[in-house]
Amino acid sequence: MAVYVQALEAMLQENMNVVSSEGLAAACNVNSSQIRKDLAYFGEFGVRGVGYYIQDLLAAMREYLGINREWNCALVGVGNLGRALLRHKQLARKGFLIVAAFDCDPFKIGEVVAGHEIFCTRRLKERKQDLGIEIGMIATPPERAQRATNHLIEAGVKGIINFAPAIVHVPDDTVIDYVDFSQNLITLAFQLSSHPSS
Amino acid sequence: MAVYVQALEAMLQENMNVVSSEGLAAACNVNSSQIRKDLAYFGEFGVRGVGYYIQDLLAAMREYLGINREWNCALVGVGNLGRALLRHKQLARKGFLIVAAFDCDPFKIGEVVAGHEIFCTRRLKERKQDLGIEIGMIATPPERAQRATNHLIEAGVKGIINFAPAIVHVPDDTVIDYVDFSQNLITLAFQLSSHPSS
DNA sequence: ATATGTGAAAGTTTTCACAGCA
DNA sequence: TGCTGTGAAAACTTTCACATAT
Repeated sequence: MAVYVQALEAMLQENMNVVSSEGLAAACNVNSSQIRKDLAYFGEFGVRGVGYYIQDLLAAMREYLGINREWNCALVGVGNLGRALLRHKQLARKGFLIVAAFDCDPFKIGEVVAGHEIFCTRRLKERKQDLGIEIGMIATPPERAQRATNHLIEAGVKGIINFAPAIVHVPDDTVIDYVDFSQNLITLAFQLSSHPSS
Repeated sequence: MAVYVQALEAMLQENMNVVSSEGLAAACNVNSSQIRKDLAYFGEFGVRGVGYYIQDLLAAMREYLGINREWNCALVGVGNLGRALLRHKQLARKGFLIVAAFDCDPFKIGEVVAGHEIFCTRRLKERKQDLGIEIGMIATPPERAQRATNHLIEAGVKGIINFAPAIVHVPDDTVIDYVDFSQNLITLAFQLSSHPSS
């Protein structure tokens, strides 16, 4: 679903107005009836004989997905990946603002990266209140991922995205999502090994 | 499937020897018969009444997934994310070695990052031969992702992992895989918006 | 004419339940 | 007794095909 938003944004940038399910399907490499099913799910948005008005469709999808507003995020773990996230303009442009950075390394605490002072992870709770943090991003080494998660949970953060290659456990009322490069590379390696030609 | 490898590696680190489908299921947050089905797929590896021997299982899975060897990778796009990837030790530890870095910005060409000289993207083809590159990693801005892809394809790279938030098109004999942070954040935002409690 | 919305068919994945082996 | 391997059932997803609207 989020893929559609991406494709539609690209189309809008190229001054397109209307798109057919077939057109969007080609851009996303999926089947056209898939698209129609998905889009029909939140109201009859298409115009028969014409297609979908990109502007309206995007607005409806953004609302549906909960990205018609900004989300305040806290970064835990300011290594190379954490720094890359802090400097990543794409995230801010999409409404995901990193408003605080934390690390447990005493040498890093107090350092300023991309305009953000790094705080001790213990101060998460106090700063969560002040800054209205809703999402936590974990970019620690894998062995510290669970501890970072616990700090976030204790602070009352209900949504966590984990960039560390480790499975972490959270209570039922907390949402956890994973981004794991090595995982994706393994998938790729598998595909390359198994189907060498064709 | 790659998740199991991760969980099993963590267990091995904690000096475990044997694991039951139930135990692995708990660690991965999945159903136990799922695990049995998946593991049974490549031979009868479990011992009834006992469980699975982690060492043997890992070896079998690594072979099956094609990660019982090293893969040479080329990075295209040396921005913040690219730098983070170059310095990411986890990837090398898992056998994914970045052996060359490319960028089309004349100011970056010749610079050395984490022991790697940055080359002009045009020289991809020539260096692919020398270094035995099998996987391309795209970490350019989204609008340059397709061009980077084309360079890789022209050089004969058959496996690509795209970190840029853009859909790219490749011929049928080339495998493409996506890693998109904003996509994951959107998913998270959606889950947080729709199920605020429970 | 053209392209959506949708029921019904086909395909895939997940879960259950239990026979069979250590 | 304890845990795997697996057929059969249930749940879910994808695709097709066509009636329906502009």
